[in-house]
Amino acid sequence: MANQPPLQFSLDRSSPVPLYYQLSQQLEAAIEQGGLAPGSLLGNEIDLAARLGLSRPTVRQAIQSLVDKGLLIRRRGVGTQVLHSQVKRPLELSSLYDDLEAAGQQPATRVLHHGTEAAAAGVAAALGVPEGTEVLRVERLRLAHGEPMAHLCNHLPVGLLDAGPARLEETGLYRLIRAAGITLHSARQTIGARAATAEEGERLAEPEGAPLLTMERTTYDDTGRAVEYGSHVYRASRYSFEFQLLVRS
Amino acid sequence: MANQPPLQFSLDRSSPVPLYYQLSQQLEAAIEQGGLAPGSLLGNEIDLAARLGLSRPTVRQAIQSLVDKGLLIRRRGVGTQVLHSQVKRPLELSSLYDDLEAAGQQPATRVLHHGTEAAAAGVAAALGVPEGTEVLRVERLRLAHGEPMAHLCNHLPVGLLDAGPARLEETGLYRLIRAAGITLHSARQTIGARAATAEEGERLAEPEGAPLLTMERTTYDDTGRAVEYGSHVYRASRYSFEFQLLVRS
DNA sequence: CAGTGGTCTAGACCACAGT
DNA sequence: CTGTGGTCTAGACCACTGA
Repeated sequence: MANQPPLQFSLDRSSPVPLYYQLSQQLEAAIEQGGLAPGSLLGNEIDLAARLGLSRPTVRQAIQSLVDKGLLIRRRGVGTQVLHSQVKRPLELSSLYDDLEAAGQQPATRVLHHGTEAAAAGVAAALGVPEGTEVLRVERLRLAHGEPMAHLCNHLPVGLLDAGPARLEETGLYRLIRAAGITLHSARQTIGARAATAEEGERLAEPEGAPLLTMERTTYDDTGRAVEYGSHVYRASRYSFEFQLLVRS
Repeated sequence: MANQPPLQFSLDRSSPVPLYYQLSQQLEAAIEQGGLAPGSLLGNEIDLAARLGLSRPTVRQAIQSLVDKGLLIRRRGVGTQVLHSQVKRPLELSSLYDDLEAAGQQPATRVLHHGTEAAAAGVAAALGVPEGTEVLRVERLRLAHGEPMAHLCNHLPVGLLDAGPARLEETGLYRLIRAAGITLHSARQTIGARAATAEEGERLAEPEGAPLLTMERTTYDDTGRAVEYGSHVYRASRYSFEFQLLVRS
């Protein structure tokens, strides 16, 4: 576990970007590009702060953010080590559209329904509104390479989105919600599986009884208000959920 | 958004428990028990620090830990607010055994296989060892109320666990791994679905072709070493994955 | 404008790991 | 024992929000 040759960091004090953030970004880049070998020690915080002309708390803040990301691990009496990294994404509030686009799958959307209706009991409970409240229901078929991938049914409070069906065919729902100035905060998800009904099979080009992945999700904004309730069905033969998670310590 | 009546906090400076942690625990308790109403402001950090006889950074550290948990939200120029809370668990590295036990489902385990063997290609890749390395394979059937719930196949490096089949029938694998002094750090998971084969149906008391939930997971310890690769199959009629997640900001 | 959180400093002492 | 990260202090200035 030898130490590394001292790396070069460039800090711009005139930049509006916080110093700790500049440092954490450069550290992260050094780790990902192999400039800092897995298992190697980072060098103690005091020296690092002195070398960079920063105070120790600022350096600690930079390091801590990478510890929270799972890239580094601190041990008292030992030092800060680069983790042998299998790390990728810590599980995001993913958008199927973005996932497919990132995978080069050429996503497309067909809007099957777009209109308001009175919320049924289950939807009302999920959105935290009284039963019978007017809500927007959107049903979409998501395709990749022209093949159906999933059937997406979403309920939203009315007035949240001013986008019509046309916008929904161009991009993902989450992008539209964010574009409406809403800050997403958290979500509650349930993932399960069931056999396809005849109608579902028809829509997704699967035989009746084929296994389907299901996801129900309620998303909340930073005021704690529910902004979306989704009930999605994926072809199990074409899709699975993949994610990384960190152990709470 | 009126302010709250000032709450009482008791800090013990002679305790080995850090002050920021004592404060964050008491804040969290106050939030969960309704002493701090959702949407209410917490009061500014300077005053809070003065009232508690703490420095501002210490108070900030306490507040920040709750922000990271999703319980609070800070807005510059506004203040720190209690989030309208639907929050529960932020998604843990869950153990099926613990989940069932917490739900009062009386979990039981039947060990179907327990022995070492040469790692096949897929297993070797997941564990990051050369193909053909000796690894421990454990196959278990998990039951709840005497009904089969899941079939669990796990591969581990030899020597990691000294527990025999008897211990594996008493508790979950993760508890045994932790009891062996290993600090779990992260995991990579894939959740999918497929139709049951005849053999799987037999084991899980489902008809052939019934939908099954599948999970593959590789777990890493805090040195980045893979400690376990699991390939699990759950009865979709009896089980689903439920979790909360926070949006990366 | 006043008030808030966001960032930063330059120290201090303590707890724990490894020698 | 020495060296590390863990905690804590008492200030400072800035950026943003809302009146």
